[in-house]
Amino acid sequence: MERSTRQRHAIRSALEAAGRPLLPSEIHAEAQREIAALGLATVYRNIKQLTAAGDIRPVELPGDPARYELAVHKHHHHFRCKSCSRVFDVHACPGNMQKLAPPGFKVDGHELTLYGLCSGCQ
Amino acid sequence: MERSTRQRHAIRSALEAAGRPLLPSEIHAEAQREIAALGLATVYRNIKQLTAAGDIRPVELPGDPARYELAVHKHHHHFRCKSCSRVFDVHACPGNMQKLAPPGFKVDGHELTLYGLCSGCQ
DNA sequence: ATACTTGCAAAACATTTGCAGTGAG
DNA sequence: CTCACTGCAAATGTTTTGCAAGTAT
Repeated sequence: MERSTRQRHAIRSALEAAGRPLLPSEIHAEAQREIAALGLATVYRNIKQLTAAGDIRPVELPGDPARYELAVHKHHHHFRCKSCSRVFDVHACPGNMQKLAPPGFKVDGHELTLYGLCSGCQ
Repeated sequence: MERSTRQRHAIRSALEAAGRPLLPSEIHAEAQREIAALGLATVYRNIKQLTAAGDIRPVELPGDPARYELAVHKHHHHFRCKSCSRVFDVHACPGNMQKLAPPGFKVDGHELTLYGLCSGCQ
């Protein structure tokens, strides 16, 4: 069973306060302002548990370690601006991808990232 | 200046023979069939150099370490088997993505990854 | 010869796990 | 009272780096 601990609350609060994807080390630093003795291993364990529970979601940018954010949105994709490097949510989805796979392959999920210029960088 | 060594040749050959993105450890194992004493550090050093030279390209999938493939291939996507974790090239492409982006955004590239079961793992 | 390369081992990182003690239900 | 949770340290797993020896040009 899942318990409600001070540590877990501090970690969730850190993500809520940030409003942007945070690195595990950033979550750790932020949550330590609430609980000084908080261990980094506990942050990782909670990230894993919260992710499994669907409360938070990993945001993986090529080259960097995974960041985490609250799972506020439903299925969506990402648009990364080549100029400002910011990542935006794209709520459209091309739909079924089965026809793209080689014969004999079964598709049951997909991930799409668009690259280009955002409206502010045109 | 860039030299042509046996090691570099073996590494490039491994990627040519595979025809799919390989992990550094897979490149190492394959290239060792040609040069038994090949060190893993040498594989990493060559990957870095070949990437900088534009000969190979990294394929970064969420959750696991970067794979590498020859940069010769034209535009394509990837399929990752949830069972055996291998990654395959998908030469089909859904095409124009502009309509998915928010108004005011200009799309000039995209990356797509499919997840599911490969023919061997059904 | 020169200086880029290599193999090995150790280092640098990010993440996970073992364990004994702690605390929520 | 129980057993999930925690902190700490040690263990993993991946990629990088220091160094002395090797080798392509």
